[in-house]
Amino acid sequence: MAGIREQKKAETRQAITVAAVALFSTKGYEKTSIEDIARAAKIGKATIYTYFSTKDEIFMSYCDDELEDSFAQFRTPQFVEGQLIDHLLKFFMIKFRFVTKNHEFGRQLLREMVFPKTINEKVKEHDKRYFDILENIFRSAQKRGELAGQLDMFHTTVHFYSLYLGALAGWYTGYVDSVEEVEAALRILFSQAIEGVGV
Amino acid sequence: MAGIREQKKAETRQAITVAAVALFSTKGYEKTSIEDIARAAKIGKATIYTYFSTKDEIFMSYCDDELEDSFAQFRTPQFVEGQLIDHLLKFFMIKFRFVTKNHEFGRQLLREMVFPKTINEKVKEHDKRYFDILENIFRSAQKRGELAGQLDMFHTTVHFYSLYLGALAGWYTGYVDSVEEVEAALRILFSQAIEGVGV
DNA sequence: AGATAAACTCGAACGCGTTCGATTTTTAAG
DNA sequence: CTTAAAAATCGAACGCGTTCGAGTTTATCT
Repeated sequence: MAGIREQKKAETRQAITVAAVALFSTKGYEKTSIEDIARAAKIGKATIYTYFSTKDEIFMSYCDDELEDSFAQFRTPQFVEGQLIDHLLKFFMIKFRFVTKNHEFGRQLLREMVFPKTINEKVKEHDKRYFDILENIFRSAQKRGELAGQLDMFHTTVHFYSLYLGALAGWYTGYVDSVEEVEAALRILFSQAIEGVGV
Repeated sequence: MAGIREQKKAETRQAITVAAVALFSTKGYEKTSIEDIARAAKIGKATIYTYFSTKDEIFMSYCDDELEDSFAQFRTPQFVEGQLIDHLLKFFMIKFRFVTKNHEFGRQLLREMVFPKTINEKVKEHDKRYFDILENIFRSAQKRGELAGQLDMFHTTVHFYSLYLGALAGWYTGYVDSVEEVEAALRILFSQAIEGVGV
């Protein structure tokens, strides 16, 4: 007889998530109230707190869904063409376009992922997946002889990821306001990283 | 006769700021309520909204004070000694130590400065001041022959600033948890930027 | 000085995220 | 099938940021 509760629980959780995704996508995070979600999920307002402990947590669950979609774009192995810098730009611009597709969504997500309230394993795991993809890009560049054979892989991924962060910061602080500018800036920064700014 | 109102207004604004600084410093941002601030400033709760339109705005005013202090550390011209990388580390580690002095304060401030709700001239201005200091560091490195004479100064500052952002992200996401590790990581990243990761 | 407009003040009320507590449903043991 | 513990539900209430609106103070004009 074990399972009646678990099944219901899974269903209710799903109902909340579905309702939240729909509402966040149409009305946005801030304008969606917990009551809205509860109504759409056909449960009481307080019941939501059996499943999620804060509104932020519901948002992060929503993000998981969205981010999963964004990973799908990298699942098919990228046809290797062009130089390292082209691969990197392709990779980061997909990420960039995705996360800034909706201004508010991206801002909220980035705040939570870059400066989270508490250290969050889910965020780390997510980053790790992206770092793995990056590492593959670097390895294929090594094979082509564009990068040294011995390379501090970790710090190299961190390096380019940081430049990407800088581009996002530029976007959200209003230094750049078109996707083309972002790509142009990233191209310069990446080329600096590859060639070095020293003499 | 002009001035009675303006004078009072300035006094009240000052009283709010003073009260807020004291409370934020001791209780922290989230645990300080608008009512707390109003009580300490001896005005009504709603009156605060004549002077600031959100609680965030009061926080930013608090930050201005704090940041002004942090600039003071750079006002005395740094005695030029060591290589470019040493200067950069010195500069960014001061910033880092300052902003992470209080975990919550730093997180809140960075969220607002890197991913602000709306484009914010004050943030831009503040960044500009730091960029100017950075530019001086680069110029003196040029004079010493560590950097090429023609250099995309803007993107170079953005580059190192991005690496600094990456270090902050690593701190707040829990990748690194000691100041020493941060400094070591930054040293590696900076050296990559100067020498390049390409062959 | 008096009148009118503009700005300031603040208690009351609102909206919303979150918690409480009483009630109901499910589980597990005898 | 009882029965007692555990978990889930949800309306009511709380805390806090923000807004309203009515009353008060200051500035401007004649």
